[in-house]
Amino acid sequence: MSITSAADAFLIVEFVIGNRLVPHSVFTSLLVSLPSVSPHSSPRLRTGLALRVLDAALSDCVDAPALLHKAMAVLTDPHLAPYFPQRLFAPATADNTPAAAVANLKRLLDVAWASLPPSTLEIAADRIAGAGALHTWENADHALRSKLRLLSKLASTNHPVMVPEVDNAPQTHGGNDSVCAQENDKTGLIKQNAEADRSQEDITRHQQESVQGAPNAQLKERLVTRTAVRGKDCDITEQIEDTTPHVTGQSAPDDNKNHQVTGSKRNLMERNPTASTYEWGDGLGNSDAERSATKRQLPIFKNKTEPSSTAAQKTRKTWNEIQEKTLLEGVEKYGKGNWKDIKMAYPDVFANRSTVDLKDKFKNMERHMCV
DNA sequence: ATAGGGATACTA
DNA sequence: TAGTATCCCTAT
Repeated sequence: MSITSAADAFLIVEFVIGNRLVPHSVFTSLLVSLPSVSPHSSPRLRTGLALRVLDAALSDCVDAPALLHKAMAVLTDPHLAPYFPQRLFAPATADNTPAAAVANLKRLLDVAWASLPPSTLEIAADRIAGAGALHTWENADHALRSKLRLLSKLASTNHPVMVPEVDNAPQTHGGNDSVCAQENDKTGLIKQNAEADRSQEDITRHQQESVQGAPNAQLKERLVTRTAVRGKDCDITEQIEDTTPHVTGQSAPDDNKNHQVTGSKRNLMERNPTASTYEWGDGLGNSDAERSATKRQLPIFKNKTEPSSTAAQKTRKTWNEIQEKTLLEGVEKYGKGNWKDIKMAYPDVFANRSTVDLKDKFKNMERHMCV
């Protein structure tokens, strides 16, 4: 498969950087095989990069004093220090030996990894097939629901769309089925984003569990390293190479055993016996007999003609200065017309803006620039 | 996915 | 009410 889009590269890198079991050397190989991704485009990228470098430093030596020395060098690196969570700079414990300090640092590093925000891909997946699926369905228009149905069918070819069992999950449409959705129904993407934010902890936990439960054999697959060297100033590849020249060619750090959680974890691709399947059907011809015990019907689609939803949709979202400057920066970097790349490069800034919004706004800004 | 143009919300 | 910003639809 050929990856040429900067937006795709961003999604891949932003996802993989949070997978602690992917060796740092493999990660850097992946970076050079993809279009460059700016580390400034995502807090997850920045923090993930810093944590990876520290992880590599802590797995590189044998004796505690040397280990501590290397770790401190990474923590005080001006390129990386701003991106480390504050908890990593916690004061030493009463037992001030290097071994204790290293152990304490590793513990704090574990917490920092666990606190890494979910990736854009994971948030999107959660909205489609995870805990946010019901909310997504409730707020989707007809076109989006058609796409979701298609996604559901594709996914169910081999792996049914799975969502966790929820006590108050709707069993039927009508009645109190969408109480939760109605309570949250201030409508719109902003609301969805807030929902995603609230579920970040759960997603992060899920991510860590899946990472730590993944089979090592798959993760040790080596990627083909490209020899080409990029020249971009703020390229994430360059930052990694600058800060960790010693990690090239390393295999997976053995100290991962320090971070293993107890108990067996299920692979993401395995079926969860406690999960049930929600079907995005049209509510026609789905008798109870046709549905298995583990399948549930999502709320039926209703044409949203209520004045409230229409009014919310018509509420204009004024562009702020940050968004405008970021848009100009994006056009300068990715070129006019590459709205998808620009949006994906600045997911935080343009979270509530569509690619069409970017296009329209730039068209409007161009008018001012011409005057 | 993107461009173009019309519709609509908002402001002075 | 005209001008502008933003939204939305349609064609490519």
